[in-house]
Parts: sequence; structure tokens; C-alpha cells
Amino acid sequence: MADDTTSYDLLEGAGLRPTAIRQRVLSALLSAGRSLSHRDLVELLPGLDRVTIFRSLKLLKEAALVHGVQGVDGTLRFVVNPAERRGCPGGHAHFLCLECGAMTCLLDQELPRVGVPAGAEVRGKQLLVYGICPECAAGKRSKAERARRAPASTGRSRRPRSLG
Amino acid sequence: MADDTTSYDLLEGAGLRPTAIRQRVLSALLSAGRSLSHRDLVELLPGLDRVTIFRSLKLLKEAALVHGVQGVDGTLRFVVNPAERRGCPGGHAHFLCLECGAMTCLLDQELPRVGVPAGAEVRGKQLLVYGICPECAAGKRSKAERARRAPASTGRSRRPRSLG
DNA sequence: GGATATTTTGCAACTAAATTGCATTTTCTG
DNA sequence: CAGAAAATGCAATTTAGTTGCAAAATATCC
Repeated sequence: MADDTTSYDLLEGAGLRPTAIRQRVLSALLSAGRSLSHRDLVELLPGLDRVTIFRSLKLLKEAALVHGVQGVDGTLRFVVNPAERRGCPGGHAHFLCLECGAMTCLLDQELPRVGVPAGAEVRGKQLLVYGICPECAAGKRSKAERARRAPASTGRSRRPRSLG
Repeated sequence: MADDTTSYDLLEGAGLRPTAIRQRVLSALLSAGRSLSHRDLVELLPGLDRVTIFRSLKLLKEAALVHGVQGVDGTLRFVVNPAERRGCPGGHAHFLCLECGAMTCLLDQELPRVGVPAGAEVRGKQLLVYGICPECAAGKRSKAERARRAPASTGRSRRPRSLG
């Protein structure tokens, strides 16, 4: 897979050992075109241990190769950081579909600066918009299809047009 | 307790039966001065069943008496809606302390409008800033004190002064 | 007021996410 | 190649949240 070369380089560049497992996890995230939960990855990478995937994700996040967004549904999802943000994680809004569970980055959305209590130390912030994604809203997805978690979506992140 | 009258009225006004349990849950949230997780409430209201508390919270949220915010730590926290927002839940940012778990409302922070994919239906949004709260940053809280979850904090929501 | 229907509550069991400890394997270093 | 360090797999545990059902409380109707 072409992605494997990429993930190898990314891992090395981030100072992580490019083990086979980490490459597979990162590759999956790279080629997904959308965010993946730990559970998604378990299904996508059969044969890999759940715990090892958890640990890989933690490392990838610490190395700022990916970022995690906590959904209002309580599930943490991971997305590969765009190249220009590598080493400077987060920073954009996300949209979470309450129906199919897909979460997409809204890359062109800057996060606002927020006033915090005096003396507080800010580590990060996340802006999460949630509702029903275009596919689900259009009823294109049957209840059966989307049963449990997000199915492999088209992943195309279209240009935002409406306001929420 | 003075709060009990208030919570009784709030419940009635919202069209919910003002049962003893719901009053206790709502009173706890009213007098907390900060957000409480389900777990906080279980500890704060001994003798009440976990499941009943879950169900009460769900009702309170649906009635827009409180709103819930999903922390980056994966825990859902609940806050009483300010009077002017009752019936119009959400709408402001929150600060979550990663150390003690306390979450406070940043009431004067409006949520920005966010562009979403065309055709998406927005149900809500949340802006969460996380880091270390002033108390923890000042080392006022010992490791033992804050062991597991937020201790009863002062709850004073001071005026935001720095930017995150 | 009493019988009946509806809600609410408590309990037990269950699902799911995430973490921890430890033994084993793999990888790096000299 | 030997020894040290890191990564992996597995089992068990913790925690959040849900579901089904029976018992208790509350409302409704006559």
C-alpha cells in the first residue's frame, strides 16, 4: 500500500518507532478520509489487539500526528493532522453525525479565542457541532446499514455552505 | 432547604412531576455552583439509585432545565441553565480542568457560528476549553485531595481575564 | 374514598470504552 | 550474539451508561 511508506515516514519523523502495527493504524487513519474511533479501528484492522491499538493511538496523539475529538456521544474519535498542523495539534471545528456516528473535520473553521478564568492554564480546546449529516438527513442510509457505528462513508469533506 | 422550593417550582414550570428525587438532583445542581457529573451526584446524594439519577438527568436535560457538556475526558457533566436560557439550552463555552475534573461555564462567551456541510442539520454545538484551573495551577490542591474526581470546589466563577 | 391505570423508582444484569498488570516477544545497542 | 529496553498480547478490572422488569408511588375516574 502506498500509504505504508507515508506512515513509515511520518512515524520516523515524529520520533516514534515505525512498527508494523503503528503503520497499520496510521495508514488506516490516513486512508479513511474521516475520523475513526478506536472501535472503527478494531474492525478495520482484524488481528490487532484492542489494547495495542489504544496504545498506538495514544502515542500518535502525543506525537501530534493525529488529534482526538471527544464526541457528544461519548466516543473519542481520531483524525490525522493535516501536514501544516503537524506538531501543532487541533485548532479546527468538527461535525459529528448523531445518527451514523461519522465525524468530519471542518478544516477552514478557526477556533475563537476564549476568555478563561484568571490563572487558568489552557491546554487545548474543541468546538464540536453535532446533528445529522447530509447523507443521513437525505435518508440515504437505512437503519440497518448504519446499525452500530459509522459505516464506511464516502469520506468526501465537502465545502461547508450552511451555518450552524 | 431553600433550594427545594426553587427546584419544585422549576420542575413544575417545566412540566415535570416534582418528585422528591428530582428535587434533590436539581437542588444539588443548583447549589453546586459548578457542573456535576453523574458520578458526582451519586456521591452527593447517597441513598439514591444510580439509574434513577441517570434518568432524572435525562429528563432535566430534555426539559432544558440543565444542559450537558461532554468533557474531553469522556465524562458528561451537567449544569443548570441560567434563567434567561431556560428553554433555550446550551450556547456558551465551558472550561474543564484536566487535573481536578471541575468544569465551569464561561457564560459570557458566545458560541461562534460554524459552517457545516451543505444539507447537514445542526442539533447543537459545544465549545470546550480544557487545561488546568487556577486552583490546581496554584498547587492549592494536593494530589490526595483531588484523588478521583473534583472535590467540592469553591465554585465561584470568577471573571475570565486571560485568553485561551 | 377506593379501584384502576400510569409513572416512577430500585435492582440486577448487561454493553461498551478505556485502563492496568504482567508475561512474552520484538527491537535496539553494544 | 548477549543484554537492555520497548512493544505487544492477554486477562482482568474499572467506569459510564443502558435495558428489562417488578415493586412502589402517584394520578385519574367513578
